[in-house]
Amino acid sequence: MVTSKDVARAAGVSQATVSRVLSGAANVTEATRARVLDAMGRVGYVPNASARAMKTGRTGVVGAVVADLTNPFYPQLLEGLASALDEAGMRMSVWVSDGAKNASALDAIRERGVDGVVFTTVTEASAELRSALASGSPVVLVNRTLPDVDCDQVSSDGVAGGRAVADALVAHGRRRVAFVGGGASISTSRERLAGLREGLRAHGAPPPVELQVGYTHEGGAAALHRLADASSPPDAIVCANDLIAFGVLDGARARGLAVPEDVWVVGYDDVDMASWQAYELTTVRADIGRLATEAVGLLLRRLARPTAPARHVRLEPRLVPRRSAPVG
Amino acid sequence: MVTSKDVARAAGVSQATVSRVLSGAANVTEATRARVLDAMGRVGYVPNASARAMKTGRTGVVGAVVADLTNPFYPQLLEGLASALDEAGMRMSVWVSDGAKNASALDAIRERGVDGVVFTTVTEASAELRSALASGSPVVLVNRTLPDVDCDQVSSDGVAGGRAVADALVAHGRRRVAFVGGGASISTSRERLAGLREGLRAHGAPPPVELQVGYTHEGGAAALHRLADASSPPDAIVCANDLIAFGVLDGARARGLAVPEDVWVVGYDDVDMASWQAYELTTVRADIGRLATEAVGLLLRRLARPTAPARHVRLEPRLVPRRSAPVG
DNA sequence: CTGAAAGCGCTTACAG
DNA sequence: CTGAAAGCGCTTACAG
Repeated sequence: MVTSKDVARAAGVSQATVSRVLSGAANVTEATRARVLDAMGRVGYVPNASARAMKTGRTGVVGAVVADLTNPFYPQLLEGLASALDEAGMRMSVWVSDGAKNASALDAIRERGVDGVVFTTVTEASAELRSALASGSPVVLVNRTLPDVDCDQVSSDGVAGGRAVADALVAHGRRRVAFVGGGASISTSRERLAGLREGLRAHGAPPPVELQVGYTHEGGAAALHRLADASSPPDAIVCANDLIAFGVLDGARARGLAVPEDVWVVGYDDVDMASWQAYELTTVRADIGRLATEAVGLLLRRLARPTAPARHVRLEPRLVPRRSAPVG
Repeated sequence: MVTSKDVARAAGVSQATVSRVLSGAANVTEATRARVLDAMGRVGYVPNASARAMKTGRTGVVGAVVADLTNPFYPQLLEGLASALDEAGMRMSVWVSDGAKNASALDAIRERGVDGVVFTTVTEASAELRSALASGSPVVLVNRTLPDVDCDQVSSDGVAGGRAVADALVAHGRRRVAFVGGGASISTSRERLAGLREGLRAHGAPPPVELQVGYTHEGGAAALHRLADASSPPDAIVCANDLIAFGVLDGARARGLAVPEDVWVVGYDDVDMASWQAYELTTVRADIGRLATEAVGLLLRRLARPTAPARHVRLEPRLVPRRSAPVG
């Protein structure tokens, strides 16, 4: 293996000088720098990341914890995080936290294998989150939030989003609204329902029927059937996210219900698939790209100032009308 | 920061002994081991991954290069890789290789930040692949393959898959077949077309009309329109993967063409979405889970025996009949 | 079975 | 501006 010592020998300087060139220190003559860079090329030198990490205490790696890659929201968010981190010169380690077996994530956090962690799907204080907070490494929560946890957070303003949906539905004469949630304890689902409820009440419409099914396609399909079987079926079904809405639409399709003729359907997130012909889903845009860049921004800020007070960034959502609920 | 030295002091042993307990060396008394473990707990010790990596030359991290998280195939594959790697006690670094800016991937490979790399989407010798091969670190190609590159590879047998599709179509009286590919130079697309062509010829059916559109939903939709506009439209459209097939189905929907009444559609991969009511896609199962476990298996094998001859594992595909092409 | 010591490849005060 | 030297926290021969 070629080390900085070899470069030093080839360039006729000390190893310390090579190191200075490497880390871009200011105090090196242009001539020396050129000699060193030339030598590096000649001997085929590549710095050793582990050695640097050991000295500096920084690995240049950020962990991203993601729960459910089956929900297209998360791949899109990951893509955004990857590109924002890459731009910042950092690497991304991805941990798929499918319930229990995420030993490697815990280890990486504890062993200082990462400079910080982005959680894309905290439900409550998970083992990984507790570990990350305990280790003192910077933590950012994206999308889902945890009010009680003192760390940086970014999310789409679900209350505003829910209210916007209520406004649009009532304005188009829809008053028998059902809400299909991802889980009563999950921040995104909770907020979106709160906004919806608030908006309906403000317009004098009855409160929404509430169903909690989990953030899955099957959950949405099952919900559709239960709602359609009710004595007084809803005329609009508002879903906590797009994935559930796809399930609702597929449930309607299976049952021969027409959308939007028989019932309107609204999602949340605006993933790419929402615009596909099979769904043409009216939804609330969470702006996944900005969610990602804000998250990375918060992380970099904290890396620079570890003790700054935690910030909670809320992105303004925007209703995107499509065929499934023609509110345009 | 608590180091092994602190543990040594607390346990009344040498630092070397602490290190032995840590790495699970055999030659430590049960009593000593217990004392050390106890001390570790008391002082709150966590080993430093960077220091260990520097000494051992192993980071315990595997890089996964993925091109297009928009194609649901890749998140599913990543999930499989993540769980297989986790089981092996390794971490996964994900690099989204969207064309140019993947500086961090290149650096990580060169700087020995990873013990090996899994490429899920090589088209040809990409910069990352060249870098990985040059650095001498283990490389595994999953899904797409590169016959000219001397490294371990795993893929679904596209020729067999294409042939199975041809057999099924001809058996059900479909002979005017079109193929919508992801790119003439891409191994998966090429193989699947070759198998299809071979199968059709074997049955005395005319060769397939060929269209190359790229592995995208829009590509599939555009292809449908072009094919439907032809003077003699096909009675079956075979797609190089499911994502293209979804586009074809959505194109048909937009145009008011009925599937399977007007035209049959077949995909490849069998991603989760293929079974959704909106598509009910007849497809060829690539067995994404096994692709992932085989890839990790090959990587571990190579880590253990770096000079073993390269292997190419081919998984037998299986036709999964659904509504879009009722060949069951 | 255990300890003292060298060394992995860097970074960074400290002198000059 | 440059060099000699210490040290980051481990692992691993080498003795005993």
